[in-house]
Amino acid sequence: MGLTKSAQFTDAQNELSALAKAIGHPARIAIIEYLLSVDTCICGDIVEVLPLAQATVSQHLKELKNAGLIKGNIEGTAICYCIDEKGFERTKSFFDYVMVSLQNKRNECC
Amino acid sequence: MGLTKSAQFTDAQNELSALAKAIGHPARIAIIEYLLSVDTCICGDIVEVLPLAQATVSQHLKELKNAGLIKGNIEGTAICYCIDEKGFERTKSFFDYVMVSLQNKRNECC
DNA sequence: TTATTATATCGCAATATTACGATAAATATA
DNA sequence: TATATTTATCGTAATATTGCGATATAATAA
Repeated sequence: MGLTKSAQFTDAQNELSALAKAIGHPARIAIIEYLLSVDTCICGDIVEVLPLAQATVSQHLKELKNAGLIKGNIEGTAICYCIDEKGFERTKSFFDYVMVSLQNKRNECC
Repeated sequence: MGLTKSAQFTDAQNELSALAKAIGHPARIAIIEYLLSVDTCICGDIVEVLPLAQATVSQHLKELKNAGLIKGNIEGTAICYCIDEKGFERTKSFFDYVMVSLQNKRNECC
C-alpha cells in the first residue's frame, strides 16, 4: 500500500500537512535560515553553503517553492529565491491556534 | 541513495525538521486537532474518527509521541493521549523567529 | 556563432513512509 | 481460570523521498 489517503481528510488538513512536510527536512530548514540571513540570494550561494550536490539542492528548492514557502525571480542566468511570507503565516497561525486551544483548556489529563 | 545526511546539519536543524516531519501528515494533523477538541482521549476514540485501520493509527500515535508532540498515560486497558505543549512551543518559536526576521528585513528581493 | 555559466530535469539506486491484516501483550470481566 | 477488550508490534507490499551523476535548458559573454 503506502499511499496516503489524502481524499479522506479535509483540505485544511492536507494543506497544513503539506507545509509541515516541506519544512520537515534539515536541508530545507537550512535553506530557509540562509534566506533569512541574506538580503537576496541565488541558487549557487545555497549550493556552496549546503553539504549537498547541486541537483539535490535544486530539488529541495523546488519542493519549498511548490509548498509556497519560497518564491523565485529570474535574474539573468541566475534565479533569485526568497521567503514567501504567506506560506509561513499560514503555518504559524496553526501553532497559534494550538497554543490558544491549550491555554483555554488547562489539560489535566497527562 | 536516499539516506538523509543528518550528520551534516546542526542539531537544531535536525530537531526542528523532525518536529515538522511528524506534523507533516494529514492523519497526524487530525489526531492533534482531535486531542485539542476533547478533554481526554484513548486510542479507540481516535480510531473511530479517522479513516484508517487501528494498526495505522497506533503507528501515527507512536510517531507523534517520539517527536514529543503528544504524551500518553496508561489507564487500565486504555491509554490516554494528550498534547505535549513543549514540542509545540519549540516549533512555534521557529515560526515566531521567521516572522520577526522577515519584519526586520523588509525583503525587496522578489 | 560558440563557449561559458547557472539552474533544472532525468534516471537510477537506496532508504523511508504508509497502510493493513494478523498476532502479541496486557488488563479487565465473567 | 477463561474470555473479552484494547493497544502495540510484526511482516509485508506499495508508494515516496533522498541523493547524485549525467544531461538538458536558458541566458550571458567572447
